[in-house]
Amino acid sequence: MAHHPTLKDIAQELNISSMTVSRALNDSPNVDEDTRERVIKAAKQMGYIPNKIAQSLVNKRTKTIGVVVPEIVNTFQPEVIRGIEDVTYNAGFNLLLTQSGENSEREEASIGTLISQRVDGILISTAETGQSYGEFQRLVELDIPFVFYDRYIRDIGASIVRIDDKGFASKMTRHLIGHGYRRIANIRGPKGLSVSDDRFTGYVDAMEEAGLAIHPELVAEAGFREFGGYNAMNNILELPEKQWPEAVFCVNDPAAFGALQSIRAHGVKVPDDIAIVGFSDDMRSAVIGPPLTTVNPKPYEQGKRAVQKLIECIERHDSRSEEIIVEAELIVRKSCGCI
Amino acid sequence: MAHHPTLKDIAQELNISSMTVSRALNDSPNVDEDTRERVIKAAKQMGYIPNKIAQSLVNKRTKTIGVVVPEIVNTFQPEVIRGIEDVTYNAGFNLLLTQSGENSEREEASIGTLISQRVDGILISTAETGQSYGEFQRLVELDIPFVFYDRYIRDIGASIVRIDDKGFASKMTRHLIGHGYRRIANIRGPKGLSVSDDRFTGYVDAMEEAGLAIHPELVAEAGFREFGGYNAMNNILELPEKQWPEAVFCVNDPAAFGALQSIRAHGVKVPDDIAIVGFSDDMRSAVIGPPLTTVNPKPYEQGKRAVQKLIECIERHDSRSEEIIVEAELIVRKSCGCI
DNA sequence: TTGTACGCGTTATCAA
DNA sequence: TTGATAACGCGTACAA
Repeated sequence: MAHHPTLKDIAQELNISSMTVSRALNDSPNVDEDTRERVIKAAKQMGYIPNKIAQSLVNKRTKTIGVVVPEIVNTFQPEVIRGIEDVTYNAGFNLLLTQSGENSEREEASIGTLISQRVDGILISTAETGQSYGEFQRLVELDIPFVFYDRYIRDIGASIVRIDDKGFASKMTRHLIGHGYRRIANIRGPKGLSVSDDRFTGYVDAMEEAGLAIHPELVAEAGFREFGGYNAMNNILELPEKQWPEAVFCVNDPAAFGALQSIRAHGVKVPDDIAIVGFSDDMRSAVIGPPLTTVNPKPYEQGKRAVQKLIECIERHDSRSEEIIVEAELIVRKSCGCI
Repeated sequence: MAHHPTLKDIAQELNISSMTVSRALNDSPNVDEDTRERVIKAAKQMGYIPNKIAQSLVNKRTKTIGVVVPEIVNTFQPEVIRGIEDVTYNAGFNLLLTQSGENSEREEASIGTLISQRVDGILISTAETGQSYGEFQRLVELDIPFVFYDRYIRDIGASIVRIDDKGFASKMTRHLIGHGYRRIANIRGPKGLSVSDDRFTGYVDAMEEAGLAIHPELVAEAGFREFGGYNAMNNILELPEKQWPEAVFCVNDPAAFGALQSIRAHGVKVPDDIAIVGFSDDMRSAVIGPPLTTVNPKPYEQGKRAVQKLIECIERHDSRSEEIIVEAELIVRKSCGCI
């Protein structure tokens, strides 16, 4: 780093004190207009750039928000980040980005780093494996505001921004039931993870409400990726054909793509023989053949709302926790055979 | 923010000086083993978390890298960021993320912010509009290392990580020519932007090399988005049918999707009547109908290489600039009618 | 209106 | 091996 001129440098140049320079540059009231002009001119001419690090140290706030993202893949997380960045930019906050890699150890490390960097607050969507309650407790004890988005842990005192996963999973299931499907399989996400459990519960609720049986052999646990859906569907299709489902509800779109691939490999037609629906509205879903019926979880909106809530907590030093439900949207396409 | 214990707090607790605490915690050689243990124990018990802000102030390095991304959309940029983050995580650097929103004013603001935050270096892919040479000159003058990836400005002394856009555009064009296409249209990107100009030049070179005419009415300028490609293609299809191209080479995949939509709207068959190819290997390209022939620009790899080069500059204080060409890959799918 | 003294939390340097 | 002092760049509090 080259030598950045400091307040002191400007002060010496003008034979005044650095405090006057500081005041002049910060629009403080009690500064002679003449002095202010001279200072501003000198600052510009010398290429003065305020040192935010020094400011942070003395102000005890960094104007920086830390984000812990499971992984920057697919459609969801990038859109969330975009939403977050748009808000932080306008609010004058900076964004420190970390990935947990769906791994609770790295998640812990990320949180540690962010604390060390003294971020003013943290946005987090939990990692897939092993919930590390400990780190979150630590944030609470340290009184560092944080907000969950999408994937959360409840009853920890932090605000949560999410969609109504359970409700929309029910809605989707009812949509299938309403069109005459009875044997509905569920390729669910990993157990113990909020979104995943919620979506499963929503499916179960709707099935029971309709008086339909949930066949254990038609419920398979997969991850959030293509291969998980592929394997799960393969297992289902190894059942005797008469036990095959009429429709499959997948935890998210990538899993649905995998399932689709498996179904095709078995020479079965979608949606004629088996209907399939996803959840997450991946970029590919609208253009894949057949276009996938899904739920759009409004990632940009979630990011926006989460960071707005966080900034509110930071500015007002108000840690009142809240659960914000972003309105999702059921998107009916051809894969469910209903249009 | 709650009260974080400081070195001083630990020192007082143990009746020693804060320097000894600092040394003990930083594995300095000259510390009594007994003392070290007591310090470490106390630090742990008191929940000491080093203040990176204070460290940065005195060390004059933040261990932070700033990134200026045009916009976090589509497939490319998120993958780049993922590559960057994987490397910075392992190298112990932090990531300060900003978006320019394809807008040179916001790009300037981003760079200003990053300088103010005293990042150790910057990664940047230039915004679409109005090249702001000034800000980059400023970085050079301030001796702040920075590396361009994907979109760059040449001869400014910064390293560049990119693919061989021109070469691969030529390769793609030759691929089309090799399969008998003669009237090849080009839906090009905005003028004055490196990747866009390079890809156009590659197309021109290949056409001339093959002795084929470039018909001005078949060269249209579009942006990088769907609607640009859509409009450009609409214009082309308003020509008398005998002037229609046999194949269309688009600056990137989203533009190709737009073009595809326009072609379909005109009831024309792809690739039978008109072949179409893109560039960027968007997530959707493999699953769209027909699957799009394209070039994979290896975004993850570009991010990785760019940040590795940057960290090298930072650590060795070696500002030798370099041009790193990441090997791209031509991906032939059905939209070009060659398979 | 301007200046002085001091502190933010840490490390470098030199002395003990 | 340990400690005292100063410094990083800035802002708060008070004095002039």
